[in-house]
Amino acid sequence: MFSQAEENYLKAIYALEEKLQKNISTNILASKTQTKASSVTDMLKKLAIKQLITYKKYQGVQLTKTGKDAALIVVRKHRLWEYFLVNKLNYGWDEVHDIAEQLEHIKSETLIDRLEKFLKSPKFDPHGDPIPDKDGKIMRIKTVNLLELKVGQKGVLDNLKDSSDEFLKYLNKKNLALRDRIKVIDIEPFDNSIHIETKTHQLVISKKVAGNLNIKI
Amino acid sequence: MFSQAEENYLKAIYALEEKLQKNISTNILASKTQTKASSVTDMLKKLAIKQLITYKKYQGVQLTKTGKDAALIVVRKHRLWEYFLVNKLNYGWDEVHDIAEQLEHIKSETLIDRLEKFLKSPKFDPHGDPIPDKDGKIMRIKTVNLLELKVGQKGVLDNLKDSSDEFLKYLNKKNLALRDRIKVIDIEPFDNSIHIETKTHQLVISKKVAGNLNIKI
DNA sequence: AATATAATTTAGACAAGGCTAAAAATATAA
DNA sequence: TTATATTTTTAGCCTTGTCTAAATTATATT
Repeated sequence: MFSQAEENYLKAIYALEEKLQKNISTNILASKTQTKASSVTDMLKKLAIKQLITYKKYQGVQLTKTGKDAALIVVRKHRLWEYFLVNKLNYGWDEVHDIAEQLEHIKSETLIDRLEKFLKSPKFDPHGDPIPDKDGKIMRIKTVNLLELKVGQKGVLDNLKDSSDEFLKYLNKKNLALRDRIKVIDIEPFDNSIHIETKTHQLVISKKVAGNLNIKI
Repeated sequence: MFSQAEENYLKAIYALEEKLQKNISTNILASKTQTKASSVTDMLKKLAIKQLITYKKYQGVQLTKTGKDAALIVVRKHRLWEYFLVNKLNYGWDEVHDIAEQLEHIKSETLIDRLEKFLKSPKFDPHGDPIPDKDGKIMRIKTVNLLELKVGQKGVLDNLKDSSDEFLKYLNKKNLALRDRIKVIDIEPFDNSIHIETKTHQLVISKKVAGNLNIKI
């Protein structure tokens, strides 16, 4: 079907569209895919020929329906494999990204649906991100950013805006995990740092950290 | 470490060495890897530079210790993934080869050992072939070819010489599986076909088929 | 509006891994 | 032991996906 490189570009474009809600520029895509802008341009031409994206020179790029479907399949595979790695092989949530990055490209008509069944059709991956179903449908949960909470408000840590290994390791160190119940104790107006409380402890997090935490109220 | 292509060549050379017990020729390797002889020659040069094989022009090729170790890791990964696919995802033994062929190239320091642990350290894959341990050690079981049995002798179907999908499908159709207890009822001198009996039924198999069945007495 | 800066694309190159066709080496046979 | 056939290697080319450097287009600034 598609090459690994193609799948990686599709996935990257999809992720950026979700985040930025606009046409994706060559440069941003280059930094996301760890390549150079010129390489991106080359690939965009190929993807455009295959009707996976809409691409007009200098205008940035957008997934077509076909392209989005293809991207969602890759996302589905990635997240199901992450779930497998964490819940069956006992990896930490900060260790699975690179391996899932490889596993997501395994080609098979049937593998991923069998894997899903084996895992009992989980709806969310270890970072709280929704796992698209067979048809690319995603279960969206309404959450608010921790920054939006007022003093005294409570909620449950549902998912992360940034799931980089570094950030995950930070959360590990601070003993914060998905599903933790969080209460805002105080907000420091000077630097917007937030004093929070969980079942087990209290801590102060920076504005930057809080901005990465999405809360289900 | 090694590229997929390199790993595939190493595995192919290993398999052929096991089977033929001599230097492996360019042509044989080409047919095993589904490439052309000229491509094989190119790759052999690269593998020789990396000290994975001993290669003298026109003389065929042999794995070095390092090369054999590398090949055994690939075999280990292939067989553990096959075991996973059959025993966890409920694939048939005739459906897993192509997928395992991809999974065996996933790169990770820790993945395969965790997978092994998860699977409870199986010693044999779904085709009865031994799974090398972490250090490349293989458990060898003494078996004899079904052709060597005399009328009246009994044994257990332990492994297959040819594990191609076609042959596996044949065995499925004839209701023959690993661990089946087999008794030789009669041998037809005219064409060397063999009349056998299992727990559940009797059947006649050709010389060619019998030659692919290894029996533990 | 003209110009400086930033973003993007083009042109040309490279590495990996494959191919075909031709040349060279080895093996087989008369 | 030549002659023929087979096997292997070499030479040169192709595709994919990447890169650098240069050229082009868009954007920002004065």
